[in-house]
Amino acid sequence: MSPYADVAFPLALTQAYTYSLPEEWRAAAFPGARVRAALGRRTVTGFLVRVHDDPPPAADLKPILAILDAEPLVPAAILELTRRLSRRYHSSWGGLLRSALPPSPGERSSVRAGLTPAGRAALAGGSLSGEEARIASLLAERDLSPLHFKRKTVAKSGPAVLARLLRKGFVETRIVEKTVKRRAIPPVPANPVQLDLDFAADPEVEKAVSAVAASAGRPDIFLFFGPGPRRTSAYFRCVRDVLAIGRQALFLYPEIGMSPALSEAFASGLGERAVFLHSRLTDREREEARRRLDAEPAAVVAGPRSALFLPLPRLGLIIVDEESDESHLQSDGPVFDARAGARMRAEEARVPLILGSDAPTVESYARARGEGRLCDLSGGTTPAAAAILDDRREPELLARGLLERIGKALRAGLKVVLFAPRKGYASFLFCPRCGFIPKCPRCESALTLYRRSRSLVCRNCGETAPVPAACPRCGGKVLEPRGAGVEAVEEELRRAFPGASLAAFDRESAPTRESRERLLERFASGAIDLLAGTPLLAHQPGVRAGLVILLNPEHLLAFSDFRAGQRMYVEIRRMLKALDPGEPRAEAVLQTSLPDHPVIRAAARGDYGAFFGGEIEFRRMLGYPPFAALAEIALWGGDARALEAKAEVLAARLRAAGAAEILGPAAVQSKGKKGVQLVAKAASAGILDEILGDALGAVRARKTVARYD
DNA sequence: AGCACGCCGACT
DNA sequence: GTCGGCGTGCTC
Repeated sequence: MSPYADVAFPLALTQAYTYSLPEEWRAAAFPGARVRAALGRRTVTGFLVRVHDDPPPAADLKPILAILDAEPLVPAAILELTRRLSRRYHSSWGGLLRSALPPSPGERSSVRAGLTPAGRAALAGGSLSGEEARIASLLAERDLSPLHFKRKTVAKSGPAVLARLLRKGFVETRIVEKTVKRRAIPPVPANPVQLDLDFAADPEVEKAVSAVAASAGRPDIFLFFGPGPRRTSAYFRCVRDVLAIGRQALFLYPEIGMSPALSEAFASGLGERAVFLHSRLTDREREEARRRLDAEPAAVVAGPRSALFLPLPRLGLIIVDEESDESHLQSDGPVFDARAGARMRAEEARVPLILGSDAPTVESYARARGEGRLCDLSGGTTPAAAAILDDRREPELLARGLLERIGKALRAGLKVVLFAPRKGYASFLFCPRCGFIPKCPRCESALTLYRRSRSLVCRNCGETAPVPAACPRCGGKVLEPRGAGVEAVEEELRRAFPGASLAAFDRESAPTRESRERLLERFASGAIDLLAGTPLLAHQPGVRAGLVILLNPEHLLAFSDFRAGQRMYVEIRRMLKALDPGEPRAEAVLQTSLPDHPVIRAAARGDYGAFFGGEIEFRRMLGYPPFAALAEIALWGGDARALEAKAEVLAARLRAAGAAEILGPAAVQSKGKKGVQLVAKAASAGILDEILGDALGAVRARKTVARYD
């Protein structure tokens, strides 16, 4: 019995495939093991996800060739979680399963081509032909991956010539074990935190903690709404309660920097029972963390979104902090959203889920309030506020009032942070004579001017072009820069404050994590007193200044998206976190040409209630989440015509399957690739799941799915 | 992701 | 005339 096995491969395949299970493997077959099986012409390692005797989908099945594990690598709960996630996002089930495992040494190796001694001699002796010699001299410097020659870096014939050199014995392939360079974790600043004492008697925190405790064994979703320190205190107490009854807690935080105060609190309050995962751990440390989890009957494990897949057999509580942070969504590799995953895991394990934020998503806030699980932890604290400065009558990039405040702050010895809305010098060039705007030849979007590197760069595909000396269309002498970026801001500041020590913070001036950290250290130490950055700066933890300036955040509204208002609210509140809480003279200024916009006004005051009131009304009127479940489906690949046709087919299928409403198709771009996007709405997430399941299989194209409900 | 099958330009 | 480029489609 049980003669069939379903296998999910870590490839761009959404479904699992059915194989026959030969007699000799039946005893050893169980879900969660890795297996070898033929797929097309090759043999691939996949995950056995189900053993059954249902009627097979095809007459002649291929057999399972081998079972690689003697015990399940992936527990049943994680199989189910990854299955549901892959279904929701139409991403690879096997791909999600692979991301549930620690990276194995085998997957860290890569193939390189290198010159043999004979090859070296041939190169030196000049007996190689032109192309052969070119490739051989490249390899003489260092080993290169065969893929390197497939790309356009060398001539088109690269792979063929490489194959010839290989046959002649001048080149050999070598397996290289990848060693990933890791740096030491920056030490946590030793501020003694006394969380437990600070808020011990606080009735709000008390109420939240006991509400969660009362939900033990039920997958209730709470929203802890309030400032970081109070949330931290409440989390800590909830976690301690869960550990006290011998169960585990899972704490998910956004990719960039968990607050030092929180890790300190967990570490000092729980010692060995607090396990931290983050991107800088070595494989060895990762293994060590897993061993500790196996050994500790009750522990809290804190990590970014991939920690969602850790096996935690005694799970008692899940927390997702900064729940409106989009880095909970994984977009490279198999797509999944850790917030949706946390909801599924909480349901599956029947444990409460706490979402936390001081600027939560409209959906979460509405749901928590509707279910009576909104825990308001604001505790009479006043949020940081920014003064609004109208720039509609200002001729210059930086309003005069702004320059005055910066000057005053610098004279008073305060540090200043300025958030510019975009990268580069100008978002496009403009010919005042004929209206010409230089566009990217590949994707038609306007090219950004970078003055420092004196080039035009496409924001979509990275294509570069030289800056034209005159208008290529009408010969006009000047092309005007429009849409000021951080380089222009930096230039203005340098002119206005020649004595100040000033730095720009963007991907160009600080390309690596190391250089970014160095720059921030110099700012923190006072070596730099004026820092101008792109939104990238708002995503660095621990930036503190006495004067914080938000320059024209309204550009975030340019995206036609039902979440544009929410994104702007979250982004403004995030930038205002740079206000130094220990500086009594600290202030913030928001320069905008939309001084009366309700979201800008609410965000500047930190008045979430006002923001939510307006936003929920807009969502209700137009039938957006939380009043409907919504999917954005993008199709990729092929020419515009074919894509358009496929989108029409998909739209028809979605309609036939019962979608309440379909918007689009609309053209979309990502990383220089063109695609089309459809938006489908349905009454609930469950109904939308069914509709997508019916409709998506019918369309042959690369798809990406985003979901909101 | 591979790997195959399918149609248009430079070569033994 | 073919060799071979990569565009699209399939893998139980």
